[in-house]
Amino acid sequence: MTHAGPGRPRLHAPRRPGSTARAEILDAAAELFTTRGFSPTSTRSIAEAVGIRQASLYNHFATKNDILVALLEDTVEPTLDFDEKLDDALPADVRLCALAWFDTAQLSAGRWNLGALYHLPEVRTAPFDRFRHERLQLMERYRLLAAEIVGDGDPRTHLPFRIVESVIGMRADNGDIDAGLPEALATASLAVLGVSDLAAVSGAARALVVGVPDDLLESMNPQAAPHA
Amino acid sequence: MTHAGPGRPRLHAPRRPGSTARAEILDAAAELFTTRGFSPTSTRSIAEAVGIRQASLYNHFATKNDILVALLEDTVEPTLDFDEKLDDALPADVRLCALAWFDTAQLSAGRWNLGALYHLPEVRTAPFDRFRHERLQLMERYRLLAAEIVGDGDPRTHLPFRIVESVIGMRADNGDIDAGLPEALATASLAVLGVSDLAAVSGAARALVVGVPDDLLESMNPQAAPHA
DNA sequence: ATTATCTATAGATCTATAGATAATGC
DNA sequence: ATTATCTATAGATCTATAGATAATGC
Repeated sequence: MTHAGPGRPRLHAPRRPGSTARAEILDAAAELFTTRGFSPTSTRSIAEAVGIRQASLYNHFATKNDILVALLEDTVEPTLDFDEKLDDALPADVRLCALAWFDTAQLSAGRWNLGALYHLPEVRTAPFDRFRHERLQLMERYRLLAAEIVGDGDPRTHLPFRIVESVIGMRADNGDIDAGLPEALATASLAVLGVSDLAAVSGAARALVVGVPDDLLESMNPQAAPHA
Repeated sequence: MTHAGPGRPRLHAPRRPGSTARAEILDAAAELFTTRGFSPTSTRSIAEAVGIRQASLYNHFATKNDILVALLEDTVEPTLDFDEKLDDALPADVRLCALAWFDTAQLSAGRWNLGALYHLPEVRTAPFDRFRHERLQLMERYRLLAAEIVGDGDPRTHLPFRIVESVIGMRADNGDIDAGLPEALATASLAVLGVSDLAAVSGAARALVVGVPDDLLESMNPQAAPHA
C-alpha cells in the first residue's frame, strides 16, 4: 500500500486524485455536487466515492456545508486575484477582454464544471454568504469595465459577465469545451458592446492572459490549491 | 368562504393565486423550487405555502417529481409553439431575433423565475427526460438559425441561446428585469454574430412578437394554463 | 355516492456524534 | 501519545399510503 501513515488503515485503496484525504474528498464532492446537486448528494455517497466510511469525512470537514464552501472559495478567488493584478493604466476594453478570457479559461479547465456550483440553489443560504459576496464583487467589476465603454445605465453592461458564465451552461449541456472558446467568448463580450477593432483588443489581451499559465493551471485543480 | 365545493373543508383560507387546488400548488411550488431548489423543498413546505396538509398534495399530483414536471412543461412549450409558427420565408436574422425576443419576454414574465428550474441539478435525472429533450430541441433551433448567418462550425452559433437564457441569471441575481431587456438581448444575440443593420432586423422582428400579447401573457401564468 | 380534505404513520432515509481500533512516531 | 480510520447509533427528517371525516350533489 503506497499510503502508509498514522491512523487506522482504510478498508479500500484510494480511488481519487490528490495526495491528502481532504483533496480526495473535494474531488469526489466536486463531481457529485456538479452533476447531481448538493442536497441530493449524501455524505454517504461522497464517502463511497472516496473509498472511506461516511463518518470519516468528519475528520476533515466539520459539516457537509463546509465541503461546498471550500470548493466555492477555490473557484472564485483565482479570478479576483487576476483582476486585482490588472494594470489600471490599460484601456478598459483590453482589461475587460483579458478578465473575460482568464475567467472563461478558468471555468473551462479542471476535471469538473465547478462554475455549476454557483447556480446551486443552496448557495443562496446563509452559510455561503461570503462566497456570494465575492461573486457579486466580480460581477460588479465586469459591469464597471463595460460601463467605461458604453456608459453607465446601458443595459448591455450586464452582458460580458453573462457571456463569460455561459461557458458553465455549455459544459453542463454540451460536455467538453473547444480550446478556442475562451478567446471567442472574450471577443463576444466586446462585440455586444459595439467595440469595433476586435482583433487589436483581443491581441493585446492575449499577452496579459498567457503570461501566467502555470499559476493558472495550478489554481484550476482544487486538489492542488494550497490548504492548511 | 368563497371556495365552497365538494370535499371536506380546508383548515385555512386560500393564500395563493389560482382558481383550482392544482394551480395553487403549482404557484407555491414555483416559488419554493426557484428560490430554494427542488430537494430542499419538502412536500410539507409546499403544502404549508398553499394552506393545506402535506398528504392533501397527493390528491392532485402522484409524486413530488410530477409537480416539477408540470412546471417545466408549461415553461418550454410556449416558446416551441412560437418557433413552429414562424414563417420559413423570412430571413434567418429576423427569425432568430423574433425567437430570442419572444423567449426572453417569456422568461422575464410571470410571478416566478421559472427558467431557473432548467438549471436544477435534479432535472438531469430520468423523470425529466421529456423536458430535457424539448429544451435541447429549442437549443438546436437557435443554433441552426445562427448557423444560417455565420456558417456552421462557428463557435458563435452557441451564443444567441446563451444570451437569451442569461435573463434567468439576471432575475436570480439582480431581481426585477427592465422592460426593455427582451429587445436588448434579442439585439445582442445578433450583434455577437456580426449582423450590422441591427435596427432594421429588430424592427422587423418586433412586428412578429407583439402580434400575440394575449396568448403570451396567458401562457406565462402557470395557473392560467389549460390543465385537465 | 362522490369528492377533497383531514389525521396518523410506516419505512426509508440522512447528518453528525460517541467511542473503539489499528496504524505511526517519540 | 497521536492520528485517522472504523462501527454503531441517536434524533430528525421526508415521501407516500391507509383510512376517517365532512362537505356537495343526485
